[in-house]
Amino acid sequence: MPRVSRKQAELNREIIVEAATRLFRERGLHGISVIDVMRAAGLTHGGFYGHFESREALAQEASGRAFQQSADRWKDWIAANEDKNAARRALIGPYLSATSRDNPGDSCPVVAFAGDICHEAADSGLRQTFMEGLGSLLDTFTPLMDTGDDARDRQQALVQYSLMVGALTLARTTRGDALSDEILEAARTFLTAR
Amino acid sequence: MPRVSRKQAELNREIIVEAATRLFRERGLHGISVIDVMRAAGLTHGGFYGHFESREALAQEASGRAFQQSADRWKDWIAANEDKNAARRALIGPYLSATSRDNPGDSCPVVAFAGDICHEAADSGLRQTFMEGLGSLLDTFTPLMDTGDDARDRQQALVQYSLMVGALTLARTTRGDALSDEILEAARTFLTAR
DNA sequence: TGTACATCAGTGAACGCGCGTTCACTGATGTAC
DNA sequence: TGTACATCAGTGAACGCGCGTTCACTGATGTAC
Repeated sequence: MPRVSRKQAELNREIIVEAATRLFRERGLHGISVIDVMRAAGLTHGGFYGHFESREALAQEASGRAFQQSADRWKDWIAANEDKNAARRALIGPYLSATSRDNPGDSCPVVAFAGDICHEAADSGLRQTFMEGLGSLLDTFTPLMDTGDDARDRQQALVQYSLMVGALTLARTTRGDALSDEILEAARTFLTAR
Repeated sequence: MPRVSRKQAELNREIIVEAATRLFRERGLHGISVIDVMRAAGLTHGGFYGHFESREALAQEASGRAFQQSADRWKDWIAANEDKNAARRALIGPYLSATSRDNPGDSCPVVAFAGDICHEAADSGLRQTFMEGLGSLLDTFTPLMDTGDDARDRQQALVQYSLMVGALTLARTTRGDALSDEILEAARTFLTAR
């Protein structure tokens, strides 16, 4: 059914980006084809280049959106908790949950894309999008520390977030094994004990 | 020059595996082709299937070897330090160094492969190799903790190793930016302060 | 030890497949009057 | 508001390329005598 209305075309573009945002996180930046994305959006592949310059352009837009969604979600959690420490726990609990581990398509883009970004060129748009997104998440996370010293807050935030990323990553690689839950629990216990 | 001696053929196989062990860590489990590996070994691609069942079989052997090399190196470091804590520091220092970040081909296979392994099927040989290797590294690392309690040692080892993996991963994604060094230093400081 | 022949490690062309991308086409949408 | 025509969103076939894999071939190695 060719030639849909302009409003429908914009909606279709939106559906494509949303599908890509999920699929790229689930299967990696190279694990999904244009055909896969278009099929997931309920369309055929031919119309793709009417919406996007290239596959890479979609990957960049989709990963940028994933970061935006994560940052928004974090800010919501933080806003829902007046107390810094309560907010930090409210954020860490879901982050290091089995739900998060088992649903990468709806979870942290840093963990989802880190492995692929390591192989991207220094001037790659994907890499830049990633670094901006990571920076933004860290800037959101850091004020939740309460050492009373900005430099120490920053250092603590880097340590805690690195631990979160490492634990979620390792939990995903060992999914199905008892070790996976063990890792999540160890990290959660450590980070929420204080 | 066809038909080399059997000794040379075995040596060639060895060279291929060594090249693959480095290249797969540098560019990921899907980032390198059979032709790339053979070229790096100084051979042409046609002879590949005389040595290996498939590309996947090589990937499995090469990643298994990377884990073996890592475990051996850890054990050497540990053997060179009588004191548990000194050994732990001697291991963490190089692990979270700029050298380690900038040379993934000669560095931790867990960090190198984690992203790709997340997308492997549960019954994949690559995944099993990874999980065995990870388990082995953790079993080597855990005795370096000294809480005096086995369960606590285990939990602490999981936390520390997750942090190491997360920090090295994030440092690689931000390589070239000041944040990269900042992350490595924050994690190193935290882990070696005690 | 020397010779004649079989073996087989490595070569490079070729095959099949999937993927990113292009393009002629269709027919509903959008617009000019 | 209605009509005639231009536009253009989506379709599906097709192209080119890279990659995993196969295979006929070559000629040095290995072996039987």
